[in-house]
Amino acid sequence: MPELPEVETMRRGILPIVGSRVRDVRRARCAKRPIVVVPRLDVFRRRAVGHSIRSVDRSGKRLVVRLDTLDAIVFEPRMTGLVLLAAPPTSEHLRLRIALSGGESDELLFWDRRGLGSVRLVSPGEFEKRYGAEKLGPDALSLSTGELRSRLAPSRREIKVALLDQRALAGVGNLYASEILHRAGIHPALRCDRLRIADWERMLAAMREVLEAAIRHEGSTLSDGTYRNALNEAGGYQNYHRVYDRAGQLCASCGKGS
DNA sequence: CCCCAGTCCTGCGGGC
DNA sequence: TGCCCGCAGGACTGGG
Repeated sequence: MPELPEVETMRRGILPIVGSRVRDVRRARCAKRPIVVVPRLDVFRRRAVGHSIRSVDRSGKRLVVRLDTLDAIVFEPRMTGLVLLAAPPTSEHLRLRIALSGGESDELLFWDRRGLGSVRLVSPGEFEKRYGAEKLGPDALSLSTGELRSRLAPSRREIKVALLDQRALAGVGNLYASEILHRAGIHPALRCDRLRIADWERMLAAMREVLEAAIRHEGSTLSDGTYRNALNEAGGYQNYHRVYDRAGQLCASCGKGS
């Protein structure tokens, strides 16, 4: 479930690790089934240990920790993954520990209840191949109306489905697609090629507003409570949802029940 | 190009 | 009370 605002919140939360050095990388003993870690841990360790962290970036829904070697550690949270500097929600689903030295935090953790996420150490060439412009569209926060329209408008797909296509634009998932379309007043089942220019303009404005507000409130922690920031604190944007995870509640627009 | 079904996985809640 | 099953939906794969 972590989408752009949640991953951006994680990114900001772990910024203090910039300048630290990777001391060790190991799987957590508690995890029942291992998550995907590529390359094999001994190779991963050999390439990362002793190197310092140059930057922490976000690429769509992935968190990218770049090393001074230009290799990058890419965290992919998928549905339930968290990148943490503090103690995780449970020790049971802790998956990977990256020990650090030379900064305020001595450990970066990857926790994932469902275990669908992954952690990869990639060279610049591999990064381009896996996460480059061929695989990932422009970031949803830096997209222009013209770009959005030229990428989606020719399609016959439903607009909601198209917004989830990471090759068209990066960072939007099911939750924020629903909120964005509701705010823009566009029916999710409307075909892309039926939208008018004014619709694309309203949609882009709604996208910015929703994503920026969600970042301000540090993401959405749904009723299942899974999502937390880097310090294991819940987000607040769920209180501002107008449609997602609100079944059975009063309408946020008109105050009526369903 | 686009679409769909299946895959991974855990926890939760509905139904009986 | 307990068990089964469907669902959650992100990324990916294979087939139409």
